[in-house]
Amino acid sequence: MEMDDRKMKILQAIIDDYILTGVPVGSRTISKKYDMGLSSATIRNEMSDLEELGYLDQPHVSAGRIPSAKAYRLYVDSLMKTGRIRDDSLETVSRHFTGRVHQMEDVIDHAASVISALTRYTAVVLPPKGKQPRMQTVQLVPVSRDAALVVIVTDTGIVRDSTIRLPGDMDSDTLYAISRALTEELRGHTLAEACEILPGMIQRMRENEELLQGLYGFLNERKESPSRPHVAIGGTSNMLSYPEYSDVEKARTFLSLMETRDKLASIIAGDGEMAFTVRIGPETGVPEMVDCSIVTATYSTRSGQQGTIGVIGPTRMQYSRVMSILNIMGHQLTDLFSRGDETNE
Amino acid sequence: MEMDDRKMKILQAIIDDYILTGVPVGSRTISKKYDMGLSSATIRNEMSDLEELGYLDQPHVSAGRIPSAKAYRLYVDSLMKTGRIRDDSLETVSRHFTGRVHQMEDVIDHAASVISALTRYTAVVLPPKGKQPRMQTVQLVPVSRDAALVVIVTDTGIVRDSTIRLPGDMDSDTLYAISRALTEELRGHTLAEACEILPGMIQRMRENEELLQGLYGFLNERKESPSRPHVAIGGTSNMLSYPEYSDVEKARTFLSLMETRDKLASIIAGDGEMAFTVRIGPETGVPEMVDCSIVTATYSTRSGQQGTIGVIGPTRMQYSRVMSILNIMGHQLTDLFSRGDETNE
DNA sequence: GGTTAGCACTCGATTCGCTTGAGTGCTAAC
DNA sequence: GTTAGCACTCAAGCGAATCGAGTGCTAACC
Repeated sequence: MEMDDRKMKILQAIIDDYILTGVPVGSRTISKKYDMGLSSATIRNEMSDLEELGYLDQPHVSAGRIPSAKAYRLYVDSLMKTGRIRDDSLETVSRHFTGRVHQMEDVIDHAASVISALTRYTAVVLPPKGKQPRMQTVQLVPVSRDAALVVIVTDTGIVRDSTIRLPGDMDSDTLYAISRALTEELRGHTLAEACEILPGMIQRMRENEELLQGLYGFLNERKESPSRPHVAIGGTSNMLSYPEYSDVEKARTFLSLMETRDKLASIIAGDGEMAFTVRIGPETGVPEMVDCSIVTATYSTRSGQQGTIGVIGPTRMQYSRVMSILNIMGHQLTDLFSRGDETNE
Repeated sequence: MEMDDRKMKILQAIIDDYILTGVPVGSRTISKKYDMGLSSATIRNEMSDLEELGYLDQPHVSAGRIPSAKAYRLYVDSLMKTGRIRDDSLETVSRHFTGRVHQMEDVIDHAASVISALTRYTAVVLPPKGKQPRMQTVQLVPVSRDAALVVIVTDTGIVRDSTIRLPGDMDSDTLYAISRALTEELRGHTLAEACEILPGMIQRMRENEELLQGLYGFLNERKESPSRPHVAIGGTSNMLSYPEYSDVEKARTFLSLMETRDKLASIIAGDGEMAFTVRIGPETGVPEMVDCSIVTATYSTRSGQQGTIGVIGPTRMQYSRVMSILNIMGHQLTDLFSRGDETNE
């Protein structure tokens, strides 16, 4: 036995209905609400076939059927109608992002809350992540008598600044001179490379050994990951509106997962290159999320870094809606980040 | 009728028990578990009195009594035994903060998660907030051909940096010269004052008008609040472990509240000066939190800024435990921030 | 007078059985 | 191949019965 056109149509109707209502759908519902010109009995036979094929599950014998992960997969792959999103939603998105220039963190926080508000699911936004950034400018800014701020500008943005200790009294001109020398020497290199170059400089500039040592330590500490990325999350509470999470225990494990941002980031980030990803239930690879689906899209900045936006919702998700929202938002962010220069973090 | 010593002891036992179990406590429980040398009948009489005095509520006639907000107030004010916290918890706290230097945001994120892990409630940490910071150094760091990073160091830390557009090609020496002039002129002034001084400078330095205009816009935008403070939250999912929140709808409103960080910050921040605050139920002034309590403590940095750490939990909270944890954590943070120079953010 | 044993009473929670109704699977007729 | 019809299943909803924790009151006791 295999899929034919009619089975397809019936399956689609079942999925549509289930996504809408969240309750198992029966044969009568399909034959009445979606006029197929078939009686419930016929639908019943087809549903029985669809179950055998693995597209439908039956919670118990006298309930309707619910779509399986396999069904959703088929749905997003081929039979989903990619609905045009209503204009007002779209307007909301762009209205929120035109206007004044933003900080990176504000932008992604905001993006997360807009996405979650529009989709009514949980949204996650990861900041742009580049390859090894290359240094462009190094500057030491005096903060107090004995401390200076290290500001490193790279081609992908600034490395999170932090203070280092200054050996003795050093006026701002001296610091500037050292900054120039450092910039000269380190420009175009990655942080890791800088860590190899610095010892040589320390040899040559004995008089500033202490300062440079401090800088070396600073670089060494963050050469691996320029800074722990700021993960923006929005609408975690939305999940509680869905009957799937009326079980408190389930809700709790979900929320705990949302709290461990590192783990969350790695789940969302996925394998990377795909512009659009839909992972359904078990496909997420996360045991806690067997009845969740994750949809992600990417955006990029002028300097070619890629960021990820994602939505987490129940497997019974309004995939087409979510995908079009993510699509719009992805473009919006890409626009925003290529327009201005807000690649700093 | 008024409170006597015995009533006090009974009330304390009731509160202790209720905090522990979360179920209404009956007279028999008290007379058996807490050996008062009194029969349940006597306790019953006393409980009846306590109810009349407004310290106890009775959910329904055949259930035990639960402490009222008034009772908790009395409890934290006078009859709570400030338990020594177990050593391992304390160790956990300090272990997490010794070691390498941290970024401000990392520290407060971390503090929130440690507090929530120790208390099993929801923790909120607000970054240090000073009065009007005074500028110390202004420096423009070239980022690209047509953009520069503005770094403003104030007596309380750095103002969140951001880029402004550069008019034409400007080399780093020119930028440095301008930076020096700006520093000269603006040192010691608040951001708001700077906004009044700048127009004059623009008059005098016509050749850099465009750049200075950009800077002016930059300052103007953040003179009110140097930057939207980063609020760290931990353990929101902990709340779901308490029967108080087994009602999904309740949980949802609580979580939504936790998501609006601005509102949350203003709730936690409170009136400010008190080193220790305990607000019980209605005292929080937030309708959504009538059955929550908020305990806050403060910490301070070397430059005298004050930050707030807080715990939100059910009114039936382990107040003494929470207070001692906040106390320790407050000291820990104060130590950390006065030891190093991590007043930048 | 304070304390306590005893008892009737209340009322939420639990259990049990019954009914209802949505939905299925099968069969026989079209 | 489609459909009407029917027996069957089973979760959910409902109400009565039961249970038990806990109270308030009274009368006896120290």
